[in-house]
Amino acid sequence: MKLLNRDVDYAVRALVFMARANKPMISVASMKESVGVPRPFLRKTLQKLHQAGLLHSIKGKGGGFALARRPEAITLSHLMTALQGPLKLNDCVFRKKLCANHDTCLLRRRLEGIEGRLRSEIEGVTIRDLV
Amino acid sequence: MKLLNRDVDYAVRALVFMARANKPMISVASMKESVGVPRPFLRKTLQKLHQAGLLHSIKGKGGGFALARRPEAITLSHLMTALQGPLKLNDCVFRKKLCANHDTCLLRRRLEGIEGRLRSEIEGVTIRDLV
DNA sequence: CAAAATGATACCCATATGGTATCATTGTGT
DNA sequence: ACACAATGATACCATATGGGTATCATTTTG
Ligand code: FES
Ligand code: FES
Repeated sequence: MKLLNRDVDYAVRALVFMARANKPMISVASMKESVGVPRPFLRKTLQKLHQAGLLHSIKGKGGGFALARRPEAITLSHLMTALQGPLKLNDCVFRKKLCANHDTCLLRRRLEGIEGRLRSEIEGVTIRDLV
Repeated sequence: MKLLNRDVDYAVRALVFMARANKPMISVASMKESVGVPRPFLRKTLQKLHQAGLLHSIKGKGGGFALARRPEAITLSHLMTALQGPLKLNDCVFRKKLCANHDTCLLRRRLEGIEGRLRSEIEGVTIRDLV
């Protein structure tokens, strides 16, 4: 079981790099060595983060990406939501056909509790913490 | 992201059923309706739990499976370990090539903390709780 | 010996994941 | 005006994983 997929892992490294760099704008080309990710893949990843509002982007020569918020305002949860969808520990809610006892299911309740606490944990990890 | 795969989900239902039934031995055939799982699949799942020492099995006519421990001594963690491998939130440790800064990686440390707490949560959920 | 059950494998299909390639668009500098 | 350097948007591909089926061997009961 993986909490973070590769996209998120790479994104963390890239954003930490950006937070450290302290330059207004960083191109993918200039981070790829430090981050150690294939360039086109990293680009696609950062584009998603741009769509999610976590990054600014500027096209054209001299362009690149920049953090859209301060590092302490970008959490692991943000990245995960943007890159791998919302946190859902149990998918039983998705298959109601299989699950007649959805309302009374004790397992579901336990998992919801666990999920809530996990969520607050990942909301507590910021890019700032990782710099 | 899924905490539980289908195997574990099904296994929980089956074991809860067995704990409720309070009979010494239950065949797959006699649980499949209540559990709502394709028979051959459920069989394979329970075989794995047998290999993991969580169930007893008796072959031959009149045979079947039985809980090898009291319901309060079977945790969600046991099932997950047996059916989907040990809990590992981050797979970065597996790819050391990509990860030069393994020792100092702050993300890894944060995830280890989260993973430990998550582990104790799933160790706290027993079949007894779900009956 | 037949029937009913598990043990052990091998296989299969659909989907998800990780990654690449391509072309369009936008901005900079000469 | 033009070349170039960057992102935007898609389409594509290869492999791994997950979920499930099929088959045959083995054991036990009656
Ligand atoms: S079995 Fe579906 S919610 Fe529990
Ligand atoms: S980047 Fe590999 S352990 Fe953190």
